[in-house]
Amino acid sequence: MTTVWGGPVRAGVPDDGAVPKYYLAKIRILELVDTLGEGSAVPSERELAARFGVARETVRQALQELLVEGRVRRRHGRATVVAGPKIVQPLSIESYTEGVRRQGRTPGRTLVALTEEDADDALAAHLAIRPGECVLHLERILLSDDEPMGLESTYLPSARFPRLRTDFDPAMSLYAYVRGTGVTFAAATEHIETVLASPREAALLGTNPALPMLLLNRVSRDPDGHPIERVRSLFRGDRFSLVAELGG
Amino acid sequence: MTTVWGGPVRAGVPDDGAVPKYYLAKIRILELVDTLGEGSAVPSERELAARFGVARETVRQALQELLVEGRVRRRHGRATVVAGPKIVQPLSIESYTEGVRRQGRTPGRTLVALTEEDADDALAAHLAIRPGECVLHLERILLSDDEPMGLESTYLPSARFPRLRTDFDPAMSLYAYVRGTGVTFAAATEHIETVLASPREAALLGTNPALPMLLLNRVSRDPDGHPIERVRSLFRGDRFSLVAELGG
DNA sequence: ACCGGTAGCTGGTCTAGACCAGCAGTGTCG
DNA sequence: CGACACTGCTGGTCTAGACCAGCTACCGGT
Repeated sequence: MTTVWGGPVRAGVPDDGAVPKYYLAKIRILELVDTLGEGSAVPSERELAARFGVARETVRQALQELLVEGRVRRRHGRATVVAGPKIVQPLSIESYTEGVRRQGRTPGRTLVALTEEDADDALAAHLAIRPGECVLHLERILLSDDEPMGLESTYLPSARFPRLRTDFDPAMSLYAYVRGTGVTFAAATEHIETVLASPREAALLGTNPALPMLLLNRVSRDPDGHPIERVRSLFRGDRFSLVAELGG
Repeated sequence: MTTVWGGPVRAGVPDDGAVPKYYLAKIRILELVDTLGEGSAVPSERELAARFGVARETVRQALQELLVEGRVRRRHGRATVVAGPKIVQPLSIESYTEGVRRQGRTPGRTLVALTEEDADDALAAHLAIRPGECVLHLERILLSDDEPMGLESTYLPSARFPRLRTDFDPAMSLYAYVRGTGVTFAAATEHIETVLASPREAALLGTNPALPMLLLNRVSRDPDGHPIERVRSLFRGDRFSLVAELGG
C-alpha cells in the first residue's frame, strides 16, 4: 500500500506574509519537481539563481531543504535529480533484513567492522554486564536494492557468543545466527530520535553530513528479560520512514 | 531513568582527514557547550568567527547544526544558550497528555483552530468515509511545562461526533472526551518520519523553519477495526524523542 | 579503434560584507 | 516616578564572488 498522507495543513501560507526569499525559491523549485518525473534533472543552482533573480546561496538553501525532505537527490559533479518516495520500514522486533524483504525489496549488508572492545559504563549497564567486559562490535551498512539506507552498530557480550567471530557470516542476518545458537528474541526497547550524520557516517552512506537521520537505539531481551544486544541504527531521514502498529 | 546512549561510534574522526572548516568550528563550539551548564550563554556568532579565524557564515553553519541537534537554543535578539536534554515520549496508543504526565511533566494545549471541513480523497480513505463528507479538524499546540513541543492536527468524522464542537473543551484531552462518548480506542497505525517545519509551523512553535521535526501520522481504530480519527503530529526534533516497547 | 587529456559542466565550501529585526539596558524628558 | 527613545548588543537573511572537486563528453593523437 502506498499511503498518501497529504501535506501540512496550511504549509507555505504563513499568517504574517513575511516569507523569506529562500522559501519562495523552494516553493518554485518544488513546483518544478512535481512536474518532472523521478530521476529527471533539475536545473543547476546557477541557472535557478538567474531565473529567480536571487543569489546562488539562496537557491542552495532552498535545495538543501528539498534534499533534507527527500524530494531531490544530489551528487557532487552530477545534476540534481528528482527523488522517489521514501521506504517504509516496520518498527518491530524483526531485523532490518526481514522488514525490507517484506517490502518486496532486496536487502543487503556491507561489513564495516567486526571487532572486540571493552564495554564502557553505559554499554555495560545496557547489556547487564560488568564495565570493562569484552563485547563484540559489529558495524554494517544496510542496503535496500543496493542503495545505502542506514548504518547499524550492534554490541553483544562476547561471553554469550564465543564462536560468533569465526562462525558468523557478516553478509547474513545476525538475528538468524543468534536464533541458531538457541537464543530467543522476546522483547525490545527502542528509542527513536532525529540526529545529524557525522562526516564519517555521511561518507559511509554516501550522503550529505547535514542530512537529518533517524537514530534508533535498541536493547533486545530474551524471554527471561536479560539483554541480548544493544543496537544503534542510523537511517537516512530522506529515504526512510517507520511504521508502528500499536495496541490491538 | 535518564538513559545515556553514548555518541556515534567514531564521530568526528573521518577516515580521509578532509574535515570542513564548519565542522571543526562545530567541534570547538561543542567543547565550549560541554563545559558550560544548561542555560549558559555561548559567545556571539561574530566573536566565535573572530576567535576561530573564519567567516561568520561558517560559524552560523556550525551553530545551525548544534541547534538542529538540540545542543543549543537560539532566540532572535538574545544570546545563544546551552540546551537541556531531550524529552522522551512513549510511543503508545495513549494520548500525548497521558504520556507527558507519566514523564512527570505538566502537559498543556493551546487551541489553534477547531473547524469543519470537507474530506479530500486521501483523508476520506483513511477515515473510511466518502470524499466530501464533513470532518472536524482540531489543531492544537502541545506544551510540556509550558514549552511548545509539537503541533497536532486531528481529523474526526463529524457524523460520529456531532456534539464535539459544542461539548468538547479544547484545553482537555480529546481522548478522554472520545472515550466519554462510548468509543474505545483499540489499535492504531503510526507512520514516523523526519520532515522540516514550514514557516507557519515554525512560527506556531516558536522555532527555526529549518528545524527537522518528527512527523507522526496516526490512524486510530475501534475494536471493530473501524477508523476513529486521523492525527498528524509534528514534534520538535531537537527537544523530543520517542520510545517504543516491542514484542513481549 | 582505442586511449588520454582537457574543457566545461555540476555541486561543495568559504569569504566579507551588507542590511534587517528582536531585545535589553540606559538615560532623558515629561 | 513612569514612559519613551536611543543605543548597542543579538541572531536572521541575502548578496556577489571566489576557489575547489567530481564528473562527462568531446576531441585529438596514436
